[in-house]
Amino acid sequence: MNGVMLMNQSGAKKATMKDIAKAAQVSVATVSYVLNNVSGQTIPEETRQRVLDAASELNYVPNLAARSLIKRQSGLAGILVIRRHDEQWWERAAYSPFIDAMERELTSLGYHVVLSSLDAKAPNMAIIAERKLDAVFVLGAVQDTFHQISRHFPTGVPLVAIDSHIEDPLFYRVQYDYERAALTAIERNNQHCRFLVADRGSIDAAAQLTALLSLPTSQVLVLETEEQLQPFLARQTGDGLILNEYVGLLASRWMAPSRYTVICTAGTPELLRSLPSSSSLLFEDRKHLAALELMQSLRNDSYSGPPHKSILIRPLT
Amino acid sequence: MNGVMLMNQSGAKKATMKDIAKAAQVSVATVSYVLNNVSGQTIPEETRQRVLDAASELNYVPNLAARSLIKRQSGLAGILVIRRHDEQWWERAAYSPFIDAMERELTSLGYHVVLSSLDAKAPNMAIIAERKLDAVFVLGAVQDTFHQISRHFPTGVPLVAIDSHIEDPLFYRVQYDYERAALTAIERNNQHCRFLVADRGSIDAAAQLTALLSLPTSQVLVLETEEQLQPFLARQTGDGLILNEYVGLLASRWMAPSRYTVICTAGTPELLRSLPSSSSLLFEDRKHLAALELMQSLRNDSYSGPPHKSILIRPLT
DNA sequence: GTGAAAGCGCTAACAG
DNA sequence: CTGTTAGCGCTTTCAC
Repeated sequence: MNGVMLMNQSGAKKATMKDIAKAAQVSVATVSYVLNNVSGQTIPEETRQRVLDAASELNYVPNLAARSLIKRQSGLAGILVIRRHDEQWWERAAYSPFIDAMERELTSLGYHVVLSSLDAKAPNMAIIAERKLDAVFVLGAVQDTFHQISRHFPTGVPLVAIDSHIEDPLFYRVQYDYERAALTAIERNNQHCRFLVADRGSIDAAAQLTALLSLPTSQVLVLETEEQLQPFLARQTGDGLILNEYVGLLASRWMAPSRYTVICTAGTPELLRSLPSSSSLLFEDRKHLAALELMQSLRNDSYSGPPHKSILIRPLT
Repeated sequence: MNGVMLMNQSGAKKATMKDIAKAAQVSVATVSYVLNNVSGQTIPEETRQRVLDAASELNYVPNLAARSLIKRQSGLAGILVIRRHDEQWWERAAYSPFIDAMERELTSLGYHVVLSSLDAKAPNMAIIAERKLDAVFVLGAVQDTFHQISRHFPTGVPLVAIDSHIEDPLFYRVQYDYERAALTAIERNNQHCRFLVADRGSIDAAAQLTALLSLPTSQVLVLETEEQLQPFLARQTGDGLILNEYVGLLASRWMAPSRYTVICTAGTPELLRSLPSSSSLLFEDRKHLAALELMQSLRNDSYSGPPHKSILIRPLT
């Protein structure tokens, strides 16, 4: 009793189906049938119990790598975050709530979630193929990085791009409806919009809104560093719009919150409660759900494609 | 030419080593040798090139599931986040920067990262065994949830608990040094501490500091809902300490920021720049690095265990 | 130098 | 109803 293998506190080392089969006096096939509740196979309750008992006795846990080798599904969903070298804290913070929500949703759907940061300069999408991801969500991709994808990723993998700057109709996208948001904000407050601040994550929005509101480019700031904020705000005379609540918060240092409306793109609108006189505009909280929908219709109608290639999240009114 | 398999835009369907072997006129063994640069095997440059060419021609990507089946390593690291049903936004937000940093670190080390939210009520740690995780980082575990772990998780898996409320010396931990932080804050501002607000993620800290500062429990608030904040702060007369910068921000609505010091436990101290007169205390930004260190020494000295079971992150002075 | 062959742990026909 | 068998794609002895 000392030559035996060292056991851990849970008792056994690492049981496989073979071990269970042995213990329950059946074949591995039977074990598989029982453990997976295979329909079409009719197992007598007696045997079933024997197998089940053996399994829990041995503390059996299936090896998902082996499983996914044979089924052609890994059970893994990927969240790939494209990150630039000089990512700022408010940009990082803006992704987190979505990642969080997405992970939660996927986990509750039974997927295991792989999270991976990809260098915007050289996004290595190999993980999709290596891990045989069943579904992929890409955050913050830009046209450029997407060329890589379209060249290399295996087709048939449902891929949804979120908050991504791409035109390519090949990709399915989920994004905020910035135009509607801006119009809603302006109309609601009955004020003009004389300037616009956006983080780089919403650079497309900045372009759209600049056009929509016919703003001179000097009144538009795509924030790269925190220092740019004060001088820009200082020379504004009118009211304006700020995208990203973290940026909105920073701005409060240099300008009265009553002078701008924050369009909440960072998933943390609660933040603004600390600015009493501020006004903010929220979007429907369903970016993750929309992405999921898109993914699921992509799985089902992979031949025809889902009804619409792009989902716009609407602002709350 | 129409009976052939449908190909995707990248050319091929899904090449395996066998395909490469065929194309390069060698055996799969040779392919494996070449592709993995196996030392000890001497392959003539000519063959090597042939294999390499075939591989890139066929757009080969290894199947990591198959690989991990045979090697006993998955190449996966897990970040498991214990979440309570009534998690609040400031609690959620406090985890994100760490998850982010950890993921980045692990990714750059070559791991693929699995992120999983676990219900605090019934944390299902099966994923560790199912996916054969090479390393595991658990966030926000409580003693209770940890009993589950110690009973079921396979030994030999380096597991590090971060921001977790556990006594069990069995587990390796990384945490902030709250006592030192409080003392530093108080000494630095040369002020007394008459009250304390903490989020539930720092409930241990609250206990420690209550004792350390001999605060009456009526002067200590472990924040559960946002509404508790105003009444609590309203009845404070002295200065105090607030843990979690998001909470600190919320507090500014009800109390002058100059009256409290925020101990930044949420990884986003920049937030407080929007509160001009506030004072804050940061920790060394190495929680993730410490966790990594611990994990690595756990891998190496799995027999003896690492030098210390618990790492305390010190405040910056 | 290279390849045949034996699996890793699991599933899915197909026999019995 | 249950067991045998043939792999999934890859690594790795061990012969040739």
